[in-house]
Amino acid sequence: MKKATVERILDAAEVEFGAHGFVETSLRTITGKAGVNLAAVNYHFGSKKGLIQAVTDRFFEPLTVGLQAHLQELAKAEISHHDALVQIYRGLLLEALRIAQGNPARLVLFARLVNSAYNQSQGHLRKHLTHQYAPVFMLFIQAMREHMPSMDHEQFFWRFHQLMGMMVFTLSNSEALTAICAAEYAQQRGLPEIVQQLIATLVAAAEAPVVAIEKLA
Amino acid sequence: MKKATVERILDAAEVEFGAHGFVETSLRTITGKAGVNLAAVNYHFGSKKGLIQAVTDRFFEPLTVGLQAHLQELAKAEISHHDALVQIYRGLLLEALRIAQGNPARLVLFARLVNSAYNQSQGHLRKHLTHQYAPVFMLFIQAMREHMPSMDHEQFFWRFHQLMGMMVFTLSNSEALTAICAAEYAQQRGLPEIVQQLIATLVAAAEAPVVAIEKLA
DNA sequence: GTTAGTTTGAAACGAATGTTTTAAACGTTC
DNA sequence: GAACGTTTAAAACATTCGTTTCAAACTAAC
Repeated sequence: MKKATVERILDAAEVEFGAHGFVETSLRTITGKAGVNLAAVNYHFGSKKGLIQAVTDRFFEPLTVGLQAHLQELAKAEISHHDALVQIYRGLLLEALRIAQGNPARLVLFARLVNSAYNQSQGHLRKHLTHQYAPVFMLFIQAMREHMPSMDHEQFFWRFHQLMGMMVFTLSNSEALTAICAAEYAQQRGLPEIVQQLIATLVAAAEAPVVAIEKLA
Repeated sequence: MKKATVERILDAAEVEFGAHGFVETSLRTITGKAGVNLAAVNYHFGSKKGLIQAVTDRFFEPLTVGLQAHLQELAKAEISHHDALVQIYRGLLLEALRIAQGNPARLVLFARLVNSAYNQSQGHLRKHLTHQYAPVFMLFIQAMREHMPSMDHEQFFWRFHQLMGMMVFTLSNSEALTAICAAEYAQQRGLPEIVQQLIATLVAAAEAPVVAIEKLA
């Protein structure tokens, strides 16, 4: 049986958005790949923005649910700052990995979505994300803050951006990501291993000592 | 005296590209801000791609010249791996900072340009950059490789991407970047201080020990 | 079986974009 | 100062995009 139109649009949109971004993907290519009529997008989702947000929710809703549970359980555990940081990022990326279902393109989509939470382009998506998932975001940030003491507010602000940047950018590199997964020369290297290495670097960067500000030049 | 048309287009394009990206900036807004005719872009630069590459070259040419000199001098020095890494990123970011001339928007532009060297969208710019500045890129990568021993090829590949990602993403955050520079609450924090902290995190991430690959789930 | 509501199909609309064209203005050279 | 190549000006062109329209097809309830 043929999948429902809505679902086929979402599937196609997800792939195209992940591969070429939001602005550079036209509704016509989406409906073309989905094998549905062009008008179906505006009928079912109201607008292109609506479609983008629908794609977002289909990924973020299960992600945030899983992450929230993970973080709440983590809050009860008594572990070192280091282990906590590992678990925080492990929780986030493991959830993303689970939802991506081993598909590199879906991880790229995840990275793009998080990126939109920071970027002022696609402002509607930023608003949608922050409004919809603010509690989990807050939980995530506070968990990091808690286990990154010895930083004042501003230092943490920038360190946090740096960490998110590393994560988002690494996972956005669709070319390298898909290449490494399809490569014969790296049989045992897949998405999980890449994520594993990413976590290690993230935590090391998080724990980097704060430098004394001195003149650069 | 009025600046030449070419220069005024480049100035305006630089600002707009840095603020809104390449695809989301139209030639009409550029020529509008520059106070020149629309056709002038295609006349002087051939196409929009040509303009993008011209903007790129005006930033990258002096940058790469300075960086190459810095790296060559660094190769002669006998210092620790740690200090070398600091100097490598210090050299890159200091050059970018010098060319940006204290303007946050120009740093954002720099980040976007580097991003285009990785992203397959704007493929023409990627080709242009890699063709034009390949020697300096190679010099930079090899310098990093040299001072990040204990990593095999694949590990270094991903670590390098992670580092570039952190740098690019942090400097791409134009909103935060300009806000922090204009803020009253942080009188002594400017671009140089942000870059200083970035370098510290970059080096810490570069030196993060390679993890043993184990099963994640 | 008829009817009311929902979904799909094909075409067109209006706006925005990069590019091209044509002519006028400018500047330099002989 | 006349002639010629260069630069600018204004308009139009061709294409693409998101969106809308309206009729046809389908679905489900009575």
